[in-house]
Amino acid sequence: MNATDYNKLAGRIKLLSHPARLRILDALRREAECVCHLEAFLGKPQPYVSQQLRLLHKAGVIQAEKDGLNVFYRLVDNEMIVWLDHILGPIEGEHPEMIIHKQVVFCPCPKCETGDY
Amino acid sequence: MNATDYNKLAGRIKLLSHPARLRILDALRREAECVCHLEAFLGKPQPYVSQQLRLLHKAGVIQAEKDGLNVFYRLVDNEMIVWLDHILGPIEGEHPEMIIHKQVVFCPCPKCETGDY
DNA sequence: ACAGTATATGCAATTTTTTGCATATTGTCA
DNA sequence: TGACAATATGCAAAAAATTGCATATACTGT
Repeated sequence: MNATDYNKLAGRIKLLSHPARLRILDALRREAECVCHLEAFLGKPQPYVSQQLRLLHKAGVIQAEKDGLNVFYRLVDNEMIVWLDHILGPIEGEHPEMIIHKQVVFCPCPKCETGDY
Repeated sequence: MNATDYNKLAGRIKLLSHPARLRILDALRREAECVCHLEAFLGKPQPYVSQQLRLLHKAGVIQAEKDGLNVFYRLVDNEMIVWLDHILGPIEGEHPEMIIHKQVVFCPCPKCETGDY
């Protein structure tokens, strides 16, 4: 590993080093989520959430899929998925924050409409 | 995991998200190093190196051991060691930068004097 | 005690991140 | 088409991290 490699690695690690982004990634490694859900359980304004998503998207870590008015983001970076497994522990069952969310939020995104939440 | 947990975790990850600190930790996970060696292969001024070390020390990730004029730093955070294993890959053989360093630096720290380097 | 060496500390300047918010864009439905 | 809803974008203010450097401290050998 030369100096450039360390720079690149550190840059990727920086994506994880922010509470909001870490929470987003923790949610996304379970399944794709739309902005409205992330907004709901982060408790942050929508432009704020979209900006963190933009960061992750520009780095190629997540991918956007449009479905009508909603945009679903999916975690597509395998290395990052492995890192998250080791840092946050493996995924077990449903995301706790999503369970809370289930009781509180009911938006007209496809997931909510089909009764997934 | 609640919001506070994510904050703490992100804070710890932030320690890794800087090229100089990442390089320092990569070196320290092999064996304890004194500041003069870290300074040599980072190619950064000594106060700069000491400051990054202070950050890591305050977070409890590394420990200082004095030996005469020198201070040897040791990586003592097990979780961090595991993270580094997954992010940087497992340790194999000698640190490449230390081999270069072997040819270039010969300081009067105990390691150099005993011919370890 | 003095000179020299390794490391630490403190602080200001700079740069980067984070945050907040107004507004733009895009798609839906009536 | 017009009103509305979900998301994106741009930009400035605030906060935090990084960097550089002068100087302090601690230890050694003479």
